[in-house]
Amino acid sequence: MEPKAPKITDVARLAGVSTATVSRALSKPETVAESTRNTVLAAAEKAGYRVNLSARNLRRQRTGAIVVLVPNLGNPFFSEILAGIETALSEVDINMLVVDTRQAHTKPQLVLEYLHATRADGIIALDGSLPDEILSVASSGTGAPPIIFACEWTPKGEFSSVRANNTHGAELAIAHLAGLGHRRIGMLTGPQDNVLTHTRSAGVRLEMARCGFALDPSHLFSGDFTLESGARAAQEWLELDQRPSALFCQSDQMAFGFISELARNDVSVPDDVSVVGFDDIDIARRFIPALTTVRQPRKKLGLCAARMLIDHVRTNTSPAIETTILEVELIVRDSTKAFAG
Amino acid sequence: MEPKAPKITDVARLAGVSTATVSRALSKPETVAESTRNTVLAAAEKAGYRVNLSARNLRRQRTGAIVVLVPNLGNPFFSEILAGIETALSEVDINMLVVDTRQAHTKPQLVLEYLHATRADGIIALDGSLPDEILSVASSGTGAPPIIFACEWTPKGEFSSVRANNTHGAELAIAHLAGLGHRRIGMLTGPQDNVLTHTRSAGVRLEMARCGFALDPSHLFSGDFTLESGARAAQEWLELDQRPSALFCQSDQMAFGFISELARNDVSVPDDVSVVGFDDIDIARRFIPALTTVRQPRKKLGLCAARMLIDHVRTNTSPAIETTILEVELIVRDSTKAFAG
DNA sequence: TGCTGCACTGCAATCGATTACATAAAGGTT
DNA sequence: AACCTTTATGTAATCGATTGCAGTGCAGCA
Repeated sequence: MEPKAPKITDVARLAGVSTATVSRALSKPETVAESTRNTVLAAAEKAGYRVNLSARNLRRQRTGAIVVLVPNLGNPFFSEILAGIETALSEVDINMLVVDTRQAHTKPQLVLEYLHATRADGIIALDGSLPDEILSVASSGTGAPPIIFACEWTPKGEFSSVRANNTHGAELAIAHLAGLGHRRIGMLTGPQDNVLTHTRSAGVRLEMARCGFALDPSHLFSGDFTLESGARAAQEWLELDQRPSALFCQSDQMAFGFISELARNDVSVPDDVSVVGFDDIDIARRFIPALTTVRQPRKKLGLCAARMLIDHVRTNTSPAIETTILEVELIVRDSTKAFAG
Repeated sequence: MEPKAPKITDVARLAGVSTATVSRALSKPETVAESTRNTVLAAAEKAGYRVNLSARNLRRQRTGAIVVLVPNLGNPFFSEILAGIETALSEVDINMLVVDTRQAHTKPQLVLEYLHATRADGIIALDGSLPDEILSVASSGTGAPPIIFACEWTPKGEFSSVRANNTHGAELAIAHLAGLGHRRIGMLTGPQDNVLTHTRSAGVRLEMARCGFALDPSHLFSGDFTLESGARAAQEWLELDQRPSALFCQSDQMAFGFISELARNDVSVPDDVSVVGFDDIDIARRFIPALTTVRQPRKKLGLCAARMLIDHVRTNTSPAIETTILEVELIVRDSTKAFAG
């Protein structure tokens, strides 16, 4: 026979006080006399008491959880961001609910469920391409919990966000290649409708213009941030008459796919073409060749987003829109080399 | 002024019925007359009603969430398993709480918080090395929710688990190398106290014995599944007088670290040494050389574990201990090659 | 007609903790 | 001594949904 979990009345009886005192001793210790507090704590300990969160949350009108909307949980890029979020949340005793939004585009109803104050106290979206119906609910401010975008964001509607300085990162990449003497520089982009694609492309154009280079349309490859799209770009690259001497890939994964497919065709990086990535995921420093790339502070992105959200939740302020931009850093490794042409 | 969320009494008033009927119409539709049901559903729709989960959970004495204990959220190996779990849970409307257990070893109290029925309806542990105090609470069956191990597991205490056939995987790897003519085969292990290390090592010994080979102690390298430990093993390997002609690495990450460090020292895989990994993470097929490895069905591991747990939660049976073992598959790529000695 | 059974629906208790308000005791002031 | 603060504790209402039990009405049957 399972002995049932002790509740606050059990502790109260054991300590010889009222439930109100027990509750206060546990959550606002300074409001109860020291001796009483000790008695209560001892009783709670003895009974093995744990507060029932459903009851507390019901009474306090909150859920004690925030949900994180992840575009694709299978993609390792997001795991470090999640780690950052989790770190921040565990400090303040808030749970992290993780939801994959892959189905959101076909079945928005599924995700809409979470956009409700009874479900979560706040939302962190790592997905900048949420369907409109979700965004409109989120921005309506009616009963929907505060939402913060991290890493990606959306131009539709006004939301707070934490981002890396994508434009500057792209500029650094191009400047690096230009500094190595490359003139014909190509680019492999992310999905067409993605904000990261746009801002990184903008950085590239800016820096190319500054250097006085033109971006040849035939040197522009279209990918989707995945390994395989990088490999496909390599196929296209191989068929070009006049190949660029360097390529900026908007994600490390694509850079790996690209380099790998070239290697299978006996084209060498960096001897035949220099490659710069974006993200600096773990494997970048151990790829062969080690990848020159733009480092995004992924963990910090998660941490910052979580901290901002916690502030909103705590103070219950209707979130003033704020945008935090974190700096990026060019990490030069072995996939780039002076143009020898 | 924020209009507050409609509650069940609002819907009841709107539909002209009692709250009991509303509740039933929504959660046990077959117990209310069709006409009433339609009225209620229409009213709920009109009011924009969503059930308050805290209230429901309090009354139903459950939490509607399961927690997943992840050894290290930053490690991409786990993301695919999480994706599998999430898929299974979203089908039955249970939330997934993700908790990183890195702190668990120094601060077990933090994780113990979750091992309580008011916190979660069940637990999936991806971490086989949880501290004893956590395990003893988990197995005591007193108020602790059911727990299932996925991928890793623990020999201490009796728990259900879903695993890959690690031993067989290791056997396949060795058999493959032996078939290529390799005789001096080395091994790079995971952490000494890890069950995966033990079972994979056991498989290696079995197959080596079957082939009549001996495992030279100097060909045994000790790692911890990370990239860098693979690189360290490469350093040791380079200093050997008599080097093995092939190496079985107990994780893909270590294989990458190993190969990468060798490459920096102008030692080629597979020309100078053949390497087999374990896991088949995404990048394996695009590493240079593409990695021969043992594929674990990671998504399926997550799915199976979640399904088992859901069963337990649903039926509320005290979980009969069951162990599910999923088959693995050897994926031959370019990092292994016939011995030319 | 009267009785039984079934299908619906409503009443009100209940889940467990929090907290506004009331009360009591102790200390301070004039 | 009378009165006011301050501090500590208790009483009881409250959060919102669920569900055991009881009641109502109607069909079927003798």
